[in-house]
Amino acid sequence: MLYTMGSMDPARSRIFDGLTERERRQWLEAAQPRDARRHEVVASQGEPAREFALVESGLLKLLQLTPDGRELIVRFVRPGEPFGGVVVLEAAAYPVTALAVEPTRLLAWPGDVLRALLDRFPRVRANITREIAAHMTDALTRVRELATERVSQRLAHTLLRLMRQAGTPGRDGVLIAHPLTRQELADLTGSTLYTVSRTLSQWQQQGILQSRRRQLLVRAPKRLEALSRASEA
Amino acid sequence: MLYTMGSMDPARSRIFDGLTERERRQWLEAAQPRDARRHEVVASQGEPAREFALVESGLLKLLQLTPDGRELIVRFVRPGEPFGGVVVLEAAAYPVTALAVEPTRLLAWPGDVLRALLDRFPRVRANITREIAAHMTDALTRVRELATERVSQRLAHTLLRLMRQAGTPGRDGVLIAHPLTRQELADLTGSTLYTVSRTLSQWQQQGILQSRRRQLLVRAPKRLEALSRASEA
DNA sequence: CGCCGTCGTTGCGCGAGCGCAATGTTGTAT
DNA sequence: ATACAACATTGCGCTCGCGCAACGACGGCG
Repeated sequence: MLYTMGSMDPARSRIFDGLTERERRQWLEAAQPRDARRHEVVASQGEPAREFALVESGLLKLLQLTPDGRELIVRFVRPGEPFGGVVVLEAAAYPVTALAVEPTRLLAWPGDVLRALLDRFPRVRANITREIAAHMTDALTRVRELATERVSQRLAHTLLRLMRQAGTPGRDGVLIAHPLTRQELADLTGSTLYTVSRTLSQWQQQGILQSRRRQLLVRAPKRLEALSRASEA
Repeated sequence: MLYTMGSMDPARSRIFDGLTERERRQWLEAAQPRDARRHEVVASQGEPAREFALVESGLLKLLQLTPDGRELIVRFVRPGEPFGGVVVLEAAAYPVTALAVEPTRLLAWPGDVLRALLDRFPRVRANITREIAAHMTDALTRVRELATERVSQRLAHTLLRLMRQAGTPGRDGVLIAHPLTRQELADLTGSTLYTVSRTLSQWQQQGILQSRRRQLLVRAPKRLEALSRASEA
């Protein structure tokens, strides 16, 4: 089976909010297209950030890697979304490793090009700042969840987030059209594939959701929300 | 007993790196001094951010609060350090609650004043961005630690961070001159005061550190580092 | 000086969730 | 069509760390 996150006209990305069509074209012309194969590493945690990029089609996975090989998924980057914001402005190190989940087409701006463009288009700087603020809030929320919630609650929260970000509402529920293995859900919630599997099985029996291989259909979002609050399994 | 984090000439803050003395003075003159009492809430999670601030003296604690009353400490803000960076640029909501641990003197810039100043001093914008990048990296590191490490490892990491940030090296170890209760260490590591107390007792018996009430002396930083890597208690 | 509030320690029992192992299922390659 | 690889499920035992309870220690204040 073929999974695809589709593509998006990069000129429509939120980071270009407030720009005219001509201005958007200027940005796109300054960008270097880049294609990443499946499982290709696009950026490595700890390496100096040299470029800022936008996903045009495909899907990136941002990871925190542990010394002993475990990985934690920070977030996915979908078509139209930027990557490498803060970091390229300061030529600091990438805080994450970026991996292409499927064949992915990127638009990349080297650091100096980006800085020159941002001086001419302060609005884009503000848009990028907005993204960063959102990701910061998100990171802090996850820190809190990891520190204070049970696995089932964190899993519920994670599914709800995925629904919002990548959900397509259908007749009998919201479909999460996203190639997610149990292992990936575990890496998103800070758990193990066993516990995730058990929890999902339970929820399936209760009619809250239906899980095919690598696909999830949430039938009762409200019950999921309840589960994300209470600690009852 | 009186704890104090001392004070710092605000003009020496890292956010003014690259500015002349005159320029620094211009910033300070545009700021509104504000005094916060012990335990006073300086900013509330979820509220729209109206100002950017610098701690001149005292100490702030940034918290994520859970619906059921638990709290998680995001970080401390010491003299010379800024607070409210990302958020005020985008007039978004504070992602944390800020609480004065002790009587604290702040310098505050309202959002519009800040934006006007930043347009005249792009270097300060870059400096603030640098801070944000560091905090983002920090937040992601903590997410990873919470998801993959045992309590003892996280506690070791936390103590090492505190040593770097607020440690004063002495004859027989590094003193963490910071009013930290067991509960606060638990809120920093995502654990409980019981487990923290037990772990510290154990380390004290092993001669790794010495704990007085609300003060810690780390005698063997290297052994702490080893503990932060291995999962052995 | 003695009281009291805050903070710290430790014993004990219990439960969430980990992780191995064995087995089942589904899509893909030849 | 068949074989294989990747992914998913479930039983089972065990450990980490939680959380109550009881007690202890310290420091501030009248």
